[in-house]
Amino acid sequence: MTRHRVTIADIARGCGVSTATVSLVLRGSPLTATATRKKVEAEIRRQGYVYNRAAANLRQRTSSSVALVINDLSNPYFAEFAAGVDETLGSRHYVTLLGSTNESTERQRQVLASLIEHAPAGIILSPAEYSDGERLHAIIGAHTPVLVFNREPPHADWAHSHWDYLALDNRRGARLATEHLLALGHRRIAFFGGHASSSSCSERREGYAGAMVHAGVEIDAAWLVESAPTRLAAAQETAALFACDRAPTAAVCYNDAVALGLMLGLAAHGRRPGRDFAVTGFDDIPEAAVSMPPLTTLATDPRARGRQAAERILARVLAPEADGTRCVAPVHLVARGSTCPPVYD
Amino acid sequence: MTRHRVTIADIARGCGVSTATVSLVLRGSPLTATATRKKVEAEIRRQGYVYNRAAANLRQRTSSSVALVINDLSNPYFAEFAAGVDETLGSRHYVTLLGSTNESTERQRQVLASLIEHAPAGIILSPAEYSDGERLHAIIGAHTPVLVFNREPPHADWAHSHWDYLALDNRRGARLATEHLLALGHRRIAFFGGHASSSSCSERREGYAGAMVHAGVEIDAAWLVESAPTRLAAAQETAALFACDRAPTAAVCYNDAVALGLMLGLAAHGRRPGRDFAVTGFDDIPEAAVSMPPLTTLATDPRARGRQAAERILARVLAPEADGTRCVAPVHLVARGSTCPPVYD
DNA sequence: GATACGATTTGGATCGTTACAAAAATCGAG
DNA sequence: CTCGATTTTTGTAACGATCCAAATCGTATC
Repeated sequence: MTRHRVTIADIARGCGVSTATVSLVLRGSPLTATATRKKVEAEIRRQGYVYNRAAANLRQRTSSSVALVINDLSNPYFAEFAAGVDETLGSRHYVTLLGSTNESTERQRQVLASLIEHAPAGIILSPAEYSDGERLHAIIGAHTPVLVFNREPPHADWAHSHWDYLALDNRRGARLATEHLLALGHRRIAFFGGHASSSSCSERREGYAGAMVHAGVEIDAAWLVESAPTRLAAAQETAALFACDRAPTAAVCYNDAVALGLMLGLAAHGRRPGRDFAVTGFDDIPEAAVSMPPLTTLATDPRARGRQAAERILARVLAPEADGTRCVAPVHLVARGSTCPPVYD
Repeated sequence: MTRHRVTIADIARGCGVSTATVSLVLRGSPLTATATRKKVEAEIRRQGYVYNRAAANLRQRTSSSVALVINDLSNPYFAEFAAGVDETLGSRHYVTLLGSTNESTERQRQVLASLIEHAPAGIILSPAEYSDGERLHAIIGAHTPVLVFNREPPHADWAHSHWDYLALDNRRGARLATEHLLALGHRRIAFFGGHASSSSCSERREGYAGAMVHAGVEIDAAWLVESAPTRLAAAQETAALFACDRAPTAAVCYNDAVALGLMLGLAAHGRRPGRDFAVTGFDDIPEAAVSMPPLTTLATDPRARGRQAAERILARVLAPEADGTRCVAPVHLVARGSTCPPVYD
C-alpha cells in the first residue's frame, strides 16, 4: 500500500524501452512495432500501472474535466439533469467535477473558485437564486467557457460574452397550461408560486398572462400569488388564493413541487384537486405521474436537457471564439387527472 | 480569450521576484516579507492569475479530489446523499469527481477506470446492483482508499482489504417497522418489494423475520413478494399480495418508492392504504411526508450519511494503513398516516 | 568596520507525461 | 554489400507548481 505509484518510467525500465515508447503505446500510436507494443502492454498489466491523466493534461495544456455546478441537487429535477450531464460527459471521456451550492450565492462563489483551480475545460452552471451576472463573470474570468442553465442572472452581458445559455421554453409552457385550462372552461385562473423576481418565474407569468389576454380575460391582481418554490411553502400559501371575492377555479403553478404543495393545501381547505379545482404543474418530475390525482404538467425531460448541456459545452470547448448562443428547449403538455372543468362555489 | 493561462512565472516576471517567492506568497507562508507579499498579491489581482492545483498536486504527489460513484442519481435518496458528500468535501477544500452508473456494472467499470486516472485521494462508492467485490478490487487496485456505501457486494474480502463500509441499520429498521405493525394488532404482515439477492433487501427481510418470530407469528411464504425497487414495478406486483388464502393486512416495504407504488396499486384494487391496509416504507424521502396518506417509514437522513461518508473517507486518506472499518448508521421510525389497525375482509 | 546571525529570496531539480527532432534499426534494390 | 528510404525508437526539453539547499540581505554586536 505504501509503494509509490507506478509510472511509465517503471514500465520502460521493466521491459527495456524508453518512456517515450511507452507513452506511444499508451496512446495507441501506430508508430510502434507490434512486438514492442505487446511487450509493453504485458508489462503494464504485470505492474498494475494506471495512467496519470493529470500529468498528461498538464503537459498537453488540455483538460479532461467539466465542472457541473448545481443550485439544488436534492431537487429530483436537477438530480436527473446532473445524471444526464454525467452520462454524456462520461461517454466522451470527460469527467464531471460536481459542485452543489444549495441556492447560496456565497457558497456558489466558493465552489466556483475552487473548481476553477482544477482547470475544467468548461463549466455548466445552474445559478443559485439571486446570482448576479457581473459577479459571476468576475469570479470565473474570461478563459473558461460557461453554459448557463435554467436561470438567467441579471446583469449578464450576453452580447459581449461567449457564454452559452440553455433554458426551457417557459413562456410557451405556461401558455399551453393556461390554454388547456381555458379550453376546459375556466376563466378565473391564478398563477401560483415561485418568486416573481426570478427569470424562470417571470417568463412563465408572461406566458400565462399572454394566454389570458389573448382569450380576453382580465387578470385579477389577487390571482398572482408568490411563494418559495417548495412544496411546504406552497401549501402554506394556499389560503391566499381564496382571500378575494372572485376566487379562482384553477391555478397554473410555477412548478410541480408548488403544484403538489397546493394540492395538499387544497385538501386542507376542503377542496378536491381534479374535482372542484384544477391544478397544473411544470417539470413533470416522476412524482407527478403518481400523485393523487396525477398532475397535469409540462414535461421538460431533464435528463435530455443534461445531455444537451453537456453536448453544447463540449462543442463550445472546441470553438471557444464563437459567439455565445441561446437555446430554448421545447416542453410539452401532459394532461392528467388534476385538471377538470370549473366548479363555482 | 486566446491568451495563454497566467502562471506564477508571469507574476514573478511582472513584479521582479522569483517564482519560488510567488509560490510562497500563494501558500501564505510566513517566510515572505510583508512588502513583497503585498506587491505579489497586487500583481496576482492585476493579471487575474488563477492557481493551477493540478500542477501543484503533481509536484506534491497529493490529490485534492474524491470520487463519488453513485448507482442511481435520479433517486432522491442518493441525490441527497451526494449533496451531503459534496458539502463536506467542499468545506475541506476537496473537489467531488462525480460518476453515475445507472445500476449498470459495465458502466460502473468504465466510470471507475476513468475516475482512477484522475488519481482521486479516495473513492466513495455506492455499488451498482450485482456488483462483485473481487472485480471491484481488480479495477480499483490497492492504492486508492474506498468507502463502500449502502450495499455490500459479494466476494468482498473485507478482512484483508482496507476498504471501509458504511450502511444503514437495515435489520433494526425493518424490525422497528414490523414491531410497529404488530403493536397495532397486525399478524398477517407481508414483506414487499426489493430483490432478495441484494444485501440491503436481505438484511431488511431478516429484521422483519426476526420480529415476526419473536412475536410468535409464522410467516406465510406467499407474504414474501419481490419486485424491482421502483414505484412502477411495485404497483404492478400488488396483486401478488392478495393471491393467497390468508391475505396480509399490512406490508413492510423494501423502501419508500416501493411503498408509494404499493399504495397506488392498493387504490387500484379498491383498498385504501392507512384505512384498511397498513403500509410502511424505508428511507423517508421528502415525498413520504406529503403522500396521501403520509407514509410511515424509517428516517435515514441521507444528507447526514453523505457528510459521514465524506468524513470517513478523508480520515482514511490520512491513515491508509489502518484496517477497514464497518459502520452502521442508526435509523428511526416515523409513524404517519399509512399505518392503521388491521381490517379483515 | 568586520563578523555573525536571523530574515528573505532564489536557482535548479523534480512530479509524470508528451512533443519534437534526431538517432538507430530495418529493409529492399542495385 | 552498400545506399537510401522507411520504420521504430529515443534523448531532452517542456507543462506549472513545489522542495531544498544555498545565496543574499539587513543590522545588531564587538
